[in-house]
Amino acid sequence: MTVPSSRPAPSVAATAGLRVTPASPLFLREDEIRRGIELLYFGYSSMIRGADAILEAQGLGRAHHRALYFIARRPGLSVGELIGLLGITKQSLGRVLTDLNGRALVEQQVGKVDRRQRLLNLTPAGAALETKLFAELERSMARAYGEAGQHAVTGFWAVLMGLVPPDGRAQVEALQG
Amino acid sequence: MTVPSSRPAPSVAATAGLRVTPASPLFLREDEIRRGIELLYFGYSSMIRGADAILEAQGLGRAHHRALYFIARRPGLSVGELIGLLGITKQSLGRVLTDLNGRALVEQQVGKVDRRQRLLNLTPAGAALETKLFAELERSMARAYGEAGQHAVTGFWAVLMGLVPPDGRAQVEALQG
DNA sequence: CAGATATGTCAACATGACTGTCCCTTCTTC
DNA sequence: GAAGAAGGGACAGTCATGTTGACATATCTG
Repeated sequence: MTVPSSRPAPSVAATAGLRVTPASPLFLREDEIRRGIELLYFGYSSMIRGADAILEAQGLGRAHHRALYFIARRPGLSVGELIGLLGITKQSLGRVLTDLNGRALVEQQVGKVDRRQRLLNLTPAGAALETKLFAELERSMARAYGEAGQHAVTGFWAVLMGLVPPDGRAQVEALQG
Repeated sequence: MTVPSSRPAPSVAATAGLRVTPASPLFLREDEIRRGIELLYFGYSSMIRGADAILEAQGLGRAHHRALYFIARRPGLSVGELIGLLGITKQSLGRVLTDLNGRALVEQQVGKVDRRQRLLNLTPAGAALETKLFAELERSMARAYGEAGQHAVTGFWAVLMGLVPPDGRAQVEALQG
């Protein structure tokens, strides 16, 4: 049932080189579910590990990276919105933001429409650091995209979006475009 | 450039419903890289969150889950092999294995070919718990597979394998089949 | 036999999450 | 305008899980 990866089924040949065993028609069997779980675990781990050296050199951790990433992605977002994206408590985020503020990587300004809000933006130094960190993730992701090909990328997105519960998908989409 | 998800491009229609914006020919642009990063983050988080309630009811954490998962996947693997899969130190794993041993979820037996090794297996209770935990992951992954379709799953695997550095791919493959 | 390897253990420490509580400011509603 | 809700900050304590470093024991290999 398992097709050796050295002889991929022609029917599922993609745009670029496809080195993985294609999903079988019985792709909901336990083995193929476990394959997805494992690849997701190792793929995710591999991607984020790339930025660890840069973070360590700055004395920061992955929690700081996640905050920097989303502030770069959505400049001017509020503290509450960032809490929602990260799925952590305000106390946990508070420590991270205190660090980033103290290092002048992030700055906060009072919201114009709602003065209770603190809108988050990167300073030039913060933007420079985020650019370096992003370059590491990009290197990993671009290689994977390039090896797998355009059609594979669409499938990659589709399955991942399917993993997100329906009531959380709008938030993910809103981040983009 | 962005095709509304309500009207997917026919050229990339997959086996089943495809609700995501397909990757464009310029799929290495920053926006499409960031889309992958974000979907990987939210997809991974969503999948593993499903088992948290079961774990909490047992007084266990995600570290215990990962150990149970791999022992279930490769019964009789050695401590050193498990350390390699998890990418943690023996001290970190030691605490986890002590817990799992104390709760009679895992048992260790001396290796037959190499008596220095401690080969890990689940007890019946451990296997029952792992089955419950796996069912949660499976529920999430099977839904995502089903919504995205067989071809998307192949692409999902291909991109994730591409994220793993080449020298780590054999280990991932060895886990399967 | 000597050295390498597999594993276990103790101790100290760092990160990043959590709960709970109290506070201040600002917006919304009656 | 007063009352309550909401956004945010801060302090304290705890927990889960990772890290280094050091040392011990048993076993394998040359």
